[in-house]
Amino acid sequence: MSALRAFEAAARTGSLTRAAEALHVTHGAISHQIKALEADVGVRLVERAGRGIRLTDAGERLAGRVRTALTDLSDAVREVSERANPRALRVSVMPSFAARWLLPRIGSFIAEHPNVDLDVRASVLLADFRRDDVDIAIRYGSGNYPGLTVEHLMDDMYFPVCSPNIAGGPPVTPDDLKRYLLLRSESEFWQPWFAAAGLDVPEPTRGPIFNDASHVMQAAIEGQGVALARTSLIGNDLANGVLVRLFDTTVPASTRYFLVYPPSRAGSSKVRQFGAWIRKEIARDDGGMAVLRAKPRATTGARSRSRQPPAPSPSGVRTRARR
Amino acid sequence: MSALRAFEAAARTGSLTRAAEALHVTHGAISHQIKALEADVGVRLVERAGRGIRLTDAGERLAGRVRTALTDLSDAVREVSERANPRALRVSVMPSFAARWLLPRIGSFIAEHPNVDLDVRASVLLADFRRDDVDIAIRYGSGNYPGLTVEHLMDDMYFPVCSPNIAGGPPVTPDDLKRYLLLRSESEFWQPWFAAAGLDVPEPTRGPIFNDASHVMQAAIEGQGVALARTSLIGNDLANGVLVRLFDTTVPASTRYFLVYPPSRAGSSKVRQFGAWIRKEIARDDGGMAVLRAKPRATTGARSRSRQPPAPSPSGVRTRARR
DNA sequence: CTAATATGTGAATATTATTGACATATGGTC
DNA sequence: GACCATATGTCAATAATATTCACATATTAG
Repeated sequence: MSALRAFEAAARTGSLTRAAEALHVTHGAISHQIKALEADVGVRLVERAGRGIRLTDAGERLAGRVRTALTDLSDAVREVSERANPRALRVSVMPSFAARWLLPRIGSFIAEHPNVDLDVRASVLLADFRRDDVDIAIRYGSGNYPGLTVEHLMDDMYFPVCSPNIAGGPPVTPDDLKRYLLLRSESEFWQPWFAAAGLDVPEPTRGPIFNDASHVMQAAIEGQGVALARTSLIGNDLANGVLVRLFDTTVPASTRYFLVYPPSRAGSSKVRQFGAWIRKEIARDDGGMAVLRAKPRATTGARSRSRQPPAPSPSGVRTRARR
Repeated sequence: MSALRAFEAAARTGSLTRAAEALHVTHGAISHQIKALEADVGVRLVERAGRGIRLTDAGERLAGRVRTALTDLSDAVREVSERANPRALRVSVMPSFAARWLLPRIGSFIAEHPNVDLDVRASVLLADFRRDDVDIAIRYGSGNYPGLTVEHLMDDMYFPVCSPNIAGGPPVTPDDLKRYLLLRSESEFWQPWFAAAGLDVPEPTRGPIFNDASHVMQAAIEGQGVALARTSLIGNDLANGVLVRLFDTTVPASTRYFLVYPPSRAGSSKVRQFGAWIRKEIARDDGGMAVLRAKPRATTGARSRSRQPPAPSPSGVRTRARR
């Protein structure tokens, strides 16, 4: 039974590894399950195709029907769950985005939609709509989420920030950064920004590292060091003066924000209301770029980068004049 | 996920106990699974209704869709498995019926259908078509198999037999039975026959007991004692003279034989071929009653019972003149 | 009332799935 | 063409989950 889930995920993603990610297990689990299913039906369903898998004819035949049935199943459960609490709207979101973007703004949604009981589920793991009881998710990634309706929300820019009260005062030249503690988060790197600013500096390997980008911002606000900020996580910190923007070089993030939900939920009024609200909020922020209007503390000398179509390039870095 | 299976079975059977039987688990397992599912969706799905369960509105809504999806799932798997080995026909039968009815006759099916690879799966447990890879089953029971296509095959009669070479020779009068070892099987009782024969004798509590009715017959053939035979399990033993029929009292069995299969398999040529063959075989045996033409060794004096519509009465015993 | 038949539930147990470590295979890169 | 990065395959060890067992509770028939 769970073998069918594993098989369907593998068929959908075309990869045991990606199927494993989608189901929050290791590729070994998927492999085992598919082997068991194949033994059960007596045919090979997937076969290795170079660096990945390919469905056999039998697998192809099975995959579609299994997907339909599993979707029916999860839709049926979701609908019953929905009826049980028709006011609930479960939103899955990353903890950092929740803390620094969604929660500061969420008041207006709650005020405008008093008939919706919002349930914000912050998790570092991608919600599985087939399994988790989630109505809608905000995801930060490539935008490739098979089987789900995906709406692009906004893009991000990286630029350095620090507290105006940082020990020794904010750096004045990019070169000064070498003398400051550089705050880091997993999976976000300083290198692209260094390169864009014309600095020949390796990726920092010392100093604190956080698995949650919002904690990096919090540490910067506390004056712990210099952070590489994302526009989406800046909030009012520049306007309030609790953070200052350093230099005028910005680097586009290679990942973007998306609103995703199962196609079967597209008609839900709660889902539509939330989507409309979040798009309105983003428009008000100029797609998250409003924060960049704050004047930088100094220039890098290098040409700055900003406001361009999101970077699909592997490096995630492009050069284009700003303003 | 397996919670949905449990819930569907409970909804289908209207009872946790019967659902548990269908899934070959205890009622506790079903209860736990349904509780977990209810916690997940946030509504009660089933509620206790006296001695049994009743679905709530939410449960009712969910049950139908879940059943459909699960059936789709198992059909999809079955079809792929079918294509993998299009010649295979998996028949689930009870071991006793397999040994004493099906196997002696199966040669003609194999001969007439050389393109079918027959796979006889003998098991004391009822096959679960949703889970087990079975095409068709022969069941001995009440005929109430929800969700399955059921065709009545034949009825059974009970009457005593023994080896002509039994120590001391076969009993001459019913009263003589008291001096013989009475062979017993689980869930088959002498009492109804005693009553019909006008004997005031309690159910035997001593002597060997077998969990497989065919073993009772085998023991009788070996001269171990007197058995209460069923017409369906007699085979050629009366004609061959390895067993003799004692007295002329017969008692109809309250259970009957049925051919069952999932509705989705009704169109399968293999299933239709097997069904046609087995009905032909049964007709040739006069619905299993041909063996009764063998003259009994003696009369009981009591009026004998036979050839009547199967007994739905609780006692399983009815009185009606024979011939 | 009692016996018989159900469901409900918690702790112990059995079963099953998953992991982690390593092996094997493929394709792109210098 | 060797190397490295990226996959899948597979084993025994482990973790997670379902199931059982024993007993409690509830209902109905007689």
